[in-house]
Amino acid sequence: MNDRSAQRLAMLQEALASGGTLHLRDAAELCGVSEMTIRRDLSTQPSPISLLGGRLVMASYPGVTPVYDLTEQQASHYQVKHRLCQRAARFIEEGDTLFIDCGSTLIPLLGQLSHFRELTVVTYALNVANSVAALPNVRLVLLGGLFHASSQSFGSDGMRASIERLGINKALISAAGVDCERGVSCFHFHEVAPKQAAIATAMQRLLIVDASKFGIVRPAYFASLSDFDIVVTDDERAPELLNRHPQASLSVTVA
Amino acid sequence: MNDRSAQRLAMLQEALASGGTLHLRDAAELCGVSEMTIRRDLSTQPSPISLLGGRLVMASYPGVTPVYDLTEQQASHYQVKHRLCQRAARFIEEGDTLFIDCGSTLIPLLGQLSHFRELTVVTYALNVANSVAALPNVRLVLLGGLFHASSQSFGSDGMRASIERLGINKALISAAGVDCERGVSCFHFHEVAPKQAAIATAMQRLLIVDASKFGIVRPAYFASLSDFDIVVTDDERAPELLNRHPQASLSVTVA
DNA sequence: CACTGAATGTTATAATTTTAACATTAACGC
DNA sequence: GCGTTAATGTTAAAATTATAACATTCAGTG
Repeated sequence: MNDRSAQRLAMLQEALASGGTLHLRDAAELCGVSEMTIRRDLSTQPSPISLLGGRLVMASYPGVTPVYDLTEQQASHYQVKHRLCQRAARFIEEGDTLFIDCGSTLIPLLGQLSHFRELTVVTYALNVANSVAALPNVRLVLLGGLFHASSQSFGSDGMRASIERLGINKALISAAGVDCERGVSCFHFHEVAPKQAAIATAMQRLLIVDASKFGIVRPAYFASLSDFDIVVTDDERAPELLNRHPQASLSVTVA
Repeated sequence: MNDRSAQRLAMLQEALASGGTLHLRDAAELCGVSEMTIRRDLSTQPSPISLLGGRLVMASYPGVTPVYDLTEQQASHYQVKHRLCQRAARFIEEGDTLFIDCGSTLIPLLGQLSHFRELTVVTYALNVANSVAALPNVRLVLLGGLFHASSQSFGSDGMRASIERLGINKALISAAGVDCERGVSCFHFHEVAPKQAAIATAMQRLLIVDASKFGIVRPAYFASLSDFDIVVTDDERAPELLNRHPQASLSVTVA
């Protein structure tokens, strides 16, 4: 019935998507309205969020809801990733087959996938799978294997081959380190094969990283900057930083 | 510090394991103590359960916590499955590689796996994977593929071969229908391959079903009763019912 | 069998959350 | 610009939940 109300709920839903609870107080402040308004949003509109003793909790099954209060810092950190993902979502088109990387960066993107009629998501991350499993309009393909708790993702020998067999359209890749000369890297070696395979088969390759990763090199190298078509990030100076050795094909988008 | 307290928490944890919230009132009643005692349990002992506005919520990451109140019926239904799983757990030994089937029957078993030093769990179900991912002492192997929301599980062409390649020790299988003559069946056809493969490779095959499944036949047949070594169920009359055509090898355990 | 101390229960009080009623503001058509 | 209505804000009262202090029960011990 109300547009703003729906917007606020979407906002809160994204804040909660990666888990945790949000106090009514903070939710109201985050949205810039009174507590009463949030209450009314929840009771008027159908929503997977529910209010337990003054705290907002997500009710997505099998959505993830660890129970701790979201700190203000976390909520703001989420805002950066949210902006990044909102920008990245513009590159998604109806019917796409997306490869979605592990990590926390791309989690806010998943909520936005419900705006499409039909999509396919390929991933090797448990937390991504959980968020996508709740979306009825998205086909989910999870690449299994041995679970690595550190990155909430799976690894297996056959993964490279499995990925190359799938018709992946767009690869959305995140990273723990990005450096012009020394390339793009992550923490865990088992992530290298799936990332590389996705980059190899996808028709469009997006790198989504917040600016804090620039100039950093992590143990596991997996690609050069020139392997990507698009970089989505949040620093004004990113275009200059990344195009120091200008590569004709790399387009930098600042969210 | 207190034995009973820890026991109560374990009980509540299992009740919450498959999601939902439990009102302090009901938790107290379930444990047969006062609300104050549950409060004290939560504040004294370290536990993944937390109290939000009078309701108990589980805080296992990436444990599943859909937010709705557990009805009394659900809580009691859980009690049957809990008993079944407690009985089934006695067949598990240190170092085992377990195949764990999809469905809700075996979920209460997963909490009990923390009592072992080292185990490996193989599964093709998302909800099982979520519960196991939280256990630091259990190696998790998830068989991926296309996600089927109806059973919260994955299916793929290669699954049969993947399972047969793993050194599975014990297969814990659940079912939607069990009939002496017409065999053991489930709802979804994509579950047939993994179940059969697990039965084929495992050294010990357990069928865990509550008695309400007896005499029922579901669309997808996957095994005969004689394919199992052990049946764990909750009906006194199970031994007679199931051994009407006595099979030398089938041992029936009533929980 | 009384003593002791831990565990649990009970009660009253304090704090918080929820609800409802009414006031205010903002948006929109005329 | 004015009137109308929906949306939001404010306040006070009601309901619920949390805390603290004290009472009771129970198990184990000398």
